[in-house]
Amino acid sequence: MFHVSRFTFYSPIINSFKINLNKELWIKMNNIRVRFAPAPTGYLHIGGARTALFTWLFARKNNGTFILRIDDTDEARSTEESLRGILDSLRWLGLDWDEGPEIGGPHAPYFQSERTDIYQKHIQKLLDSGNAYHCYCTKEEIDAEKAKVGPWNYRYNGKCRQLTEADKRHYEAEGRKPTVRLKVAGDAIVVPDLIKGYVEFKAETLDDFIIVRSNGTPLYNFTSTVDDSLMRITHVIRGEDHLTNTPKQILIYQALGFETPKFAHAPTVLDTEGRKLSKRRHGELVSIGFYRDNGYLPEAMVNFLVRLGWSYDDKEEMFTVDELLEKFDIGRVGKSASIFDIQKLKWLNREYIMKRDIHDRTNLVIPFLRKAGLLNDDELTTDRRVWLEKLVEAVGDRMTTLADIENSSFFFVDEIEYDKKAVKKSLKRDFVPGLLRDLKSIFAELQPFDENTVEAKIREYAGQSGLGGKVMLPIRVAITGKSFGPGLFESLTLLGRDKVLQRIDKAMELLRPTNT
RNA sequence: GUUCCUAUCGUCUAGUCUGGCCCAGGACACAGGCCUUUCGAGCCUGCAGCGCGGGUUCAAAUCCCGCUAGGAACACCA
Repeated sequence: MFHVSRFTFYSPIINSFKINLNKELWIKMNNIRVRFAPAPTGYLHIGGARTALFTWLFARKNNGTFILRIDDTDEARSTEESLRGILDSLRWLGLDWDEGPEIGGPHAPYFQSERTDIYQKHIQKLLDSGNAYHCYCTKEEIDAEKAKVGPWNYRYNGKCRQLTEADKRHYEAEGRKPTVRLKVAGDAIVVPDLIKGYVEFKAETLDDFIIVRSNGTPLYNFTSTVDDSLMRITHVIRGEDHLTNTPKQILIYQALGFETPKFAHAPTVLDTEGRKLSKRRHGELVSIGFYRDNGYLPEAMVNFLVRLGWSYDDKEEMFTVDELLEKFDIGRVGKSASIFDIQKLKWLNREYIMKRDIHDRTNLVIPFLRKAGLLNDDELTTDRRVWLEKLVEAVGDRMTTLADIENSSFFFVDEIEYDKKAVKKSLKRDFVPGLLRDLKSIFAELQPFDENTVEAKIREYAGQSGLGGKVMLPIRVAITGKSFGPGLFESLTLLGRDKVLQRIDKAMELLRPTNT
């Protein structure tokens, strides 16, 4: 059996000996609490959804608590609509939260915009303990410094660390509004990470960074740290882009006297060109809602997302949520970025569509038929429903997405369009006009017009006429307009005698010499 | 620039910690074939990968060193 859990860590900075630690110890705790903390500035995208899924699975698998927190400190960009979209997408994926919006919880409020007094209190605490200080340097002064040494080489020199009361009064009198900076000290910071192992950062690369703006509002690194502590988060699971942020946050935990949680930084999700998935570049193609609206099943999406970076072994790759609850292990999430390739999603989606029974599948397909204008509400009589189920059954596995039901539009409409290629290839043949003529009279008389009788009759005709299997494709094209689709005999009976006769007429019309 | 992360088929990945069972396994995609009344289905076959260079070892995808390439962060964004 496989074990990722043992990690050897060799730190040249802290110590010159090896530390062995069993990752399993990191998750063997009683009250596991994890959170997903989106900013409501857009829809839930593929990468965020995967992080949420990993987090949720980690919680559920370990009997923990899954918290949803809304990081909406950026008032300008946060919208109510985004929030709703994100919650809907999470629900659609089946990721339910134990604490958070709409349900509250013991650590409410779960919106950062409503927690300002809490942040205020903790800033004061840092100021009082001397772990943070007011900095009166203006943005302009700092920018000037940066310009001198180059933006990349600049590090704040701690100039305001030792300000006297008189200095402060002087600056205040000038009308300067101070920022708050954290006093950074120490040699090295080690991030314990369930996915990456131990990651060590040199503290000397950090300067006294700002935790509160001059307008008094706290910054992300600070709010997120305070909330994660107060909400008793034991494992911070998030995207890899936050990894280099983590040492700063660890410094804040320490300054505040809070225990630092364990971390798990999930690798980035890239597009097929190897670029990071972004709203700007990819638009709705990276939003979860897009896939819901285009006929993907949540179980397919979940399966797809979880396999982006995580694997169970070398053979199994289809997992129901129940199986994931048993098999998911965050330690088996890979370290390298993965590429979002829709082919696999499509394959999974088809597999999962086929797993639904006909009744279910019919229900799933109905909204797409309505959207395509193929079905009206008042049309859904019992008879029609029975017919629909037969149709869905006949379509079978010919759907990659639920929206593919639209390929069967010829069953619904009165006037079909003929596919040019199909007509050319299958209808414009010498024997077809005669075939259609014969068929017309056969079908007109046939009793009953059901699958067995139709099939028997066609086969009989195929044999007698000497045409054999050649008759099949022309019939198909004549009555559906296409060269592919559900079984021919099913299609004929699903269509019904009237429509079939009507379309044979239409096809014959099409084949008149004047029309060629 | 500095710090940090990463590197197995086109893609998702197994294998790496515990070297030999791996001249690297599976899946998706792709190509070909078969079957079938059509088909995007099914069955079969094929294609294709350990980034590079050193070292250690009887033996390296696996351990060590170096390089290269990609990514992230370095904000009074989150």
